[in-house]
Amino acid sequence: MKLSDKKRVNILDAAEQLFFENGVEHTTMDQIAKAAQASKRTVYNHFTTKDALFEAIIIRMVEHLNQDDELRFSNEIAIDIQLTKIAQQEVSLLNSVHFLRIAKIAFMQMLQQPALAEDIASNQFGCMRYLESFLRQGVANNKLQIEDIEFAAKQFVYQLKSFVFYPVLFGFETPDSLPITKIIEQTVATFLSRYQAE
Amino acid sequence: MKLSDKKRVNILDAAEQLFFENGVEHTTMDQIAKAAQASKRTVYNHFTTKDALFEAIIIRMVEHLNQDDELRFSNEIAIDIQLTKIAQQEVSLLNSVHFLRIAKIAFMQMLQQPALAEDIASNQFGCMRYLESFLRQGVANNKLQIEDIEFAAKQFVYQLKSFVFYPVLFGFETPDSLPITKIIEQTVATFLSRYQAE
DNA sequence: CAAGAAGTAAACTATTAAGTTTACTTTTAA
DNA sequence: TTAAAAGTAAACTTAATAGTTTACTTCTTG
Repeated sequence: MKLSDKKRVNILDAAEQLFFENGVEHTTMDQIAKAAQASKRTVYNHFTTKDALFEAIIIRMVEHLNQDDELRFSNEIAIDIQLTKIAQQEVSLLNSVHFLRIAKIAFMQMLQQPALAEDIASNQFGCMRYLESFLRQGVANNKLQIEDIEFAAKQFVYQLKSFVFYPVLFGFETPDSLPITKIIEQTVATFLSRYQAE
Repeated sequence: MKLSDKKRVNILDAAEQLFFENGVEHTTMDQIAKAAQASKRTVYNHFTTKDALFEAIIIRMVEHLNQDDELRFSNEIAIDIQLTKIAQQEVSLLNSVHFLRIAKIAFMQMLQQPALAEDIASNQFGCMRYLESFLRQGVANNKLQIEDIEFAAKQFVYQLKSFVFYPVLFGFETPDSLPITKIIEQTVATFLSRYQAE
């Protein structure tokens, strides 16, 4: 790997860490240069402005988000098992260091500049990419009884987010402190008591 | 009302508006003075630092939050009616301009300085003040069947927040664009299908 | 109504941080 | 192996903005 590429990675790593810890506004380009073991001029050779650096970080983070495989509905496996599996994957995404970092950095900027919001919100992450079609198949196969599939999908994901994501994002909880198993169990149970076909 | 008091109010109003629109960091004391029709010196006579002004705004906002009356469990009224009433009050709090403003301003700071978080999080707002004891009475009166009351209360409130609060806070939705009635209906229905006593 | 409390505009200071320049050294690739 | 691409440290410019000072005016209250 060329020195130039190494420096680039160092700069991105250092900036990601510092932006996450202190916020974009409270991180100086001098700090980034120092933490990256690069000169300030090198930082500016790679990224013409602080904004460009911020953008590059968000892009890299989104790329690095390991999107778990889409789970396909199966008529052979009990619906609660399948929903539990989806919930587990979702929670592991929501609680990953990577996702929390993107979220914190992005939300900070978003709250100040709503223009950024749409950009980030339009991306579909995690199980929301496929949950609606999963549920549709559950209904088609008489395992579920749902009138408004879009709404039901939101209920499911929002319930997980409310318990495992926002409290950590805002610093009220740490990922370790959460009763993950119980949260998943109860989310699935609540969802099914409402939507399981008789 | 004395001129001095008027100026104080003007300054708080102007700062609240500007902090909300642009964030605390992107609001200058000169802007605040101008918007408040006061001299900068007057601003500093009332509030010794920008931080002190910020704090005063948060305190005033919290005071102004009209906390609806605590709803007491009644064995005479159907449980779904009672939960709907609670949900309605909660949604009107979560969607009030006042609450959204506090939330946006406070969360912005919170995401940057987790120390602030505890302070704000420790306050119990809305129906969370009494929902657990409400549910406990529902259980005692055989209207509800709940094992973990604390958890169930969170499920109820989180579901409302997920639909009516976070999307507005982050700018994905406006309060008017939400199908409030449906959200309340469905939240209550889901909660009861899980927890209503047979 | 007079003293002092509080208001005003505007210039000033000090600090912070983004981005540039300079003079020089190290990597890299034809 | 050598030219150019990229690195370096450190001093510099520029702009923004928190907070102060000054010289003066207007409220307010005993």
